[in-house]
Amino acid sequence: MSVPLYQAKAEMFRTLGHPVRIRVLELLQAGPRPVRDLLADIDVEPSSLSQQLAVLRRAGIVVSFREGGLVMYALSTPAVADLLAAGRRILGEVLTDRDSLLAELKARD
Amino acid sequence: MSVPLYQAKAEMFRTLGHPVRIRVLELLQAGPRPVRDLLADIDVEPSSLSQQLAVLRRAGIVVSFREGGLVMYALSTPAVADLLAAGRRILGEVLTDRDSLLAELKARD
DNA sequence: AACCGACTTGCAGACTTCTGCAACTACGCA
DNA sequence: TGCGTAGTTGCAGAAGTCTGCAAGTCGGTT
Repeated sequence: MSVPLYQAKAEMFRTLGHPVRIRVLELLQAGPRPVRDLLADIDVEPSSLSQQLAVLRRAGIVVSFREGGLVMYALSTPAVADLLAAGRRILGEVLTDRDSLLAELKARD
Repeated sequence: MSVPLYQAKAEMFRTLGHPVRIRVLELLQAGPRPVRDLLADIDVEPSSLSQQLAVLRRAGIVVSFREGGLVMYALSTPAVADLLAAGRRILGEVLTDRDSLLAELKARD
């Protein structure tokens, strides 16, 4: 393989590593949405959203198509939702661990 | 929440977005390992590995402890393995889609 | 054909991340 | 106490990422 697998994996995770891109994916979990709707929900410059959508598109995580006068975006595979769910779970565990550590430290006075 | 949830998620994914960090996590899926072993498997400067381990540690994704004369690292939660598995699956689907697209393009001559 | 709304692209400046060298700390042992 | 192995930390230069303004493209409409 020209690009080692672990590098491809790293690139995929890095692709998800941006607040706007995460929000887009979360919104798209409910189904395809036009850019204008994403724009209404995300509070970011149109050009900036477009850049981030392009990053997701290049990575193959979302696909876009035209419908009526609008450009629609959709998750390229439902597996993306699983990834987000797994991320959510880890975040929950890590934050819980931190909180209990914090509580422990406080309890020690 | 002081830090919006989607930002915390983005940070977590970004933390995984580095080849060395991915390799470390994959090695740790098999159980705790001393730094020296990671170093033997990963081909990176010790200082650089240490930096990347620190990133993972700060994010709460791995934990470290001393055992004998060695510093050991371990996944902080087995859920990390699930996340890697989900990533692997998406990568598989995305690459397959690309390959079939590529094949299609070639078939068209 | 001219226009408009809906996006996308091209940048440049600001900012962040990565790498490797050098210096440093922490243990265990003679 | 003095050494050596095992890791970590401090940087600085190189490389990559992000943001928003300005300009451009693409389809519909009139």
